Formats: sequence, structure tokens, C-alpha cells
Amino acid sequence: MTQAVQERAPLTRERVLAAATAIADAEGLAGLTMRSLARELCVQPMSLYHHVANKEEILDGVVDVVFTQIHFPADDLDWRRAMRERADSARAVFRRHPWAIGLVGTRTSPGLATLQHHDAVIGNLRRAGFSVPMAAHAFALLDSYTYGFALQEATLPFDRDTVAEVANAMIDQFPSDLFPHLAEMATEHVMQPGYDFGDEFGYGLELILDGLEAKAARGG
Amino acid sequence: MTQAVQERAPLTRERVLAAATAIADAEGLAGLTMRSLARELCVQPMSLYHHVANKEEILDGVVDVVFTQIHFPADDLDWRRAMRERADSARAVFRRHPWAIGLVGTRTSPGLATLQHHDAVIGNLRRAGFSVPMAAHAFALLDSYTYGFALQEATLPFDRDTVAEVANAMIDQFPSDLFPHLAEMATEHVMQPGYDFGDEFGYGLELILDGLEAKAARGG
DNA sequence: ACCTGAACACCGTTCAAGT
DNA sequence: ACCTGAACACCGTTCAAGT
Repeated sequence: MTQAVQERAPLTRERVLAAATAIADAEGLAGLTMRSLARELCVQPMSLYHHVANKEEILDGVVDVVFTQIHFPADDLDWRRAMRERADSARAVFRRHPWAIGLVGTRTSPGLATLQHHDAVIGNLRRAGFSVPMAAHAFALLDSYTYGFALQEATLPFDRDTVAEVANAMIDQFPSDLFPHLAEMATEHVMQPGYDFGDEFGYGLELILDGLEAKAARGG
Repeated sequence: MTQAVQERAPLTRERVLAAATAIADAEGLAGLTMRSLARELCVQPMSLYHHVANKEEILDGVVDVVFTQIHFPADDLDWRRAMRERADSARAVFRRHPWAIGLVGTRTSPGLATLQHHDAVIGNLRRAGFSVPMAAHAFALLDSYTYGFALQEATLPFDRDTVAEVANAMIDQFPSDLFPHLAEMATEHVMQPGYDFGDEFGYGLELILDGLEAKAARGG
């Protein structure tokens, strides 16, 4: 584990959540157990319950820790740049913590950082002249796109060699002529040198920002 | 459980996955264990291992079962209607199986139905004249939006009473003036009679389809 | 070929006891 | 106030044995 050997600082909720995040990063969500967390903190499993109610609260907590890391630009930045920068930052953060995005779809009580982040997004749009309903449209659209892209990226292999490996495993498992269009896209596009699925993010984001700008200009 | 009492049909992979889906629908993903699944099928836990390799394969399997339910329109339908219908269908399916969308972000080996679905989407776009790179753009954009919207909906309460309950719990937990823009949007818009977050889906979808149509017309 | 009983090494969590 | 040892009711999975 990353910091198993250390003088025993007193346990706090923050230290518990930081350690939980580190474990999930290193071993995935399945590796994060009350027992592995206690081991990481040089403590008995039961000590954790003095700082968090249960494992659910830890999962809520680590999602909020991840939201802490999403950069939100200064209040006075024009809305297009602000939305672009925070979308790019969110995508980068979820790329660093790929276990977190699936968790977002299961947590029903958002934490402080999550709510602050959402408030800042809506605030920026309102100051830019978006009506409340138009800000709601923009918010739902941009967040859906960003989360969904992160969700797709979470299952993607990081490097090119693994891409080929996965593709081969797929071809082994199914008759290759079952998916002619998928095969065409893979061979002619995705497997070509220079292709990076991540580049698709900017394309879609600009298309959405263009659309929102046009709508906002004519009032929704 | 939904069908615990029944004559014991021979176990098959299909029956195992159908029962697993039913359990997840009824009790959530946490309620789906090898043991609860065996109980549902009137069988000993170990019998399951003759039809699936392990629990991971069951999770892969139920995601594919869910993809089976996403309706894909006839091949010759114009691309805008085809994309709209399958996005609406996907959203409805994930609303019925809210546990499934988070799982999408953790499964790295897609099943037959998933791949067939993706192939049909790309095929429709190609027949409509989309270039391979343009089809890749459209595919990434529409899927990201649809999955991301489903991810947000998965954490939302279903009925109005629960919305108010959740909002009150949030206000109890944090000083209410910490999130002025969120509060404004909640009181002036989201909590108003007639508001339904689900309606945001169509707004964003049409904006994206408009953008794609314009881009496709001028070749990317 | 298909199913099972007993067992193993894990889980999250509670309780009563220690300092 | 904070931490712990022992225990409980669960997990997924293996193995050797049954039909």
C-alpha cells in the first residue's frame, strides 16, 4: 500500500477518506474494504467506525473527495471558457480515478464539494445571462455528456497494446463478420496511428457549447 | 423473490442471467449474491459455477441482458429518427434497471447484444452518408450523452415526495446559504409543479442531433 | 453431465471491554 | 474520547464426492 509505514497520526475522517481514495486508485474499488483500509492506516478495522458511520458513508466520501479535485475556474470567466475548463478538468480527474464514475451513479447523498461544484457551475451560467430554465438545460446537458464520456473512458484500455489485445479477444469470442460496421471503424479509424478516443471529447464539447450559445442568444 | 416457487427447470446460462437481472431489479446490486441467486433458482450456490465462470461473468452477462432490451429501429429509418428512438429506448431501459448504468463503467468485455447494438448504430450512420470519422464523432457524442443522463437519473428519486425529502435532508446537513444558485434553481424551477428532470433529455438530444446534422452536411 | 456438502479465506458490523 | 478483541452472519469460490 502507498503509505503503510508512518508514525500513527490520530485518525480523522479526512485521513480515512484520503486513504480510501489511495486504495481505490491502486487496487480498484474491489480492493477497498474496511479491513484493507484499516491496514493502510495501521489501525484495527473497528476504529474506523469512530469516524465514519459505515462503508456507504466512505463511498459517499470518496466521491466527494474526487469532486474536490475538479478545478472550477474563476467566477468572472466567460461562460464558454468556464464550462470548457471544468469539463476538461472533470474528465481528467475521472481518468485518474476511473473507479469513481460508476460510483457517481449509485450515491444518493452528494457531499459538500459536489454541491459547491454544482453551485459554481449554475452561478457562472446565471451571471452570463442564462435564465433559470436555460441554466438547467445547460447544466443537465454538459454534466450528462461529461459523465457519460468518463463512463465510456473508464472501460477503455490505457495504452495501444492493450487495445489490440482486447480487440483480438473480441474477435476470438465472436465470428468477426457479425459486426461489419464495428470492424470497419476499428480497422480504418480506431486502430490507425494517431487515433485517440480522448480526442472525441473536445469535438462533442464544442458542438454542445455552440448549440447552447445559439439557444441562449435566442432565449432558450 | 419474484419467482422462487416453480418446478425446477434445468439450469442454463440464460436462466441464471434472467434471475440475476430480476434480483438486481428487486433488491439492487447489493442484493445480488451467488447465494441469493441460487436461492431464487432453487439450487445450491455451487451449481451456478457449471454455467458461469464466476460472479464477474454474471455481471458482464446482466449488462448484456439489459442491452438486449434497448430497441433499435429498422435499418432503413432515417438517421435522426433512428438515433432519437434508440436514445429514448436506452434511457427508458436504464430507468427500469438503474443498477445497470454504473456497471457499464466497470465492464471491460462487452457481450453479443452490446456489440450488435453498437454495430447497428454505426451501420445506420454510415448508410446515411456519415464518413467513418464523422460516425465515430456521432457515436461517441450520442452514447456519452445518453449514458451520462442515465447515470444522473439513476441517483434521482422517482417521485415528488421523495424529492422534497432529499432536498430537506440536504438543507439539514449544510447551511442553506452555502449554495445560493442551487437553492434558486431548486425553489424557482425544479420544485415547481410540472417540472420533470426527465424532460431535459429531449432538449439536449435535439440540440446534439441539430449539431450533428449541421456538421454532417458540411462533411465533419 | 450435472448437482451438492463441507470447508476456506474472506467480508461489514456489533458488542463489551479496555486505555 | 478513542481504540480494540472476539464474535456474528454473511460473502465468493474450491474440492472431492455424489447421481
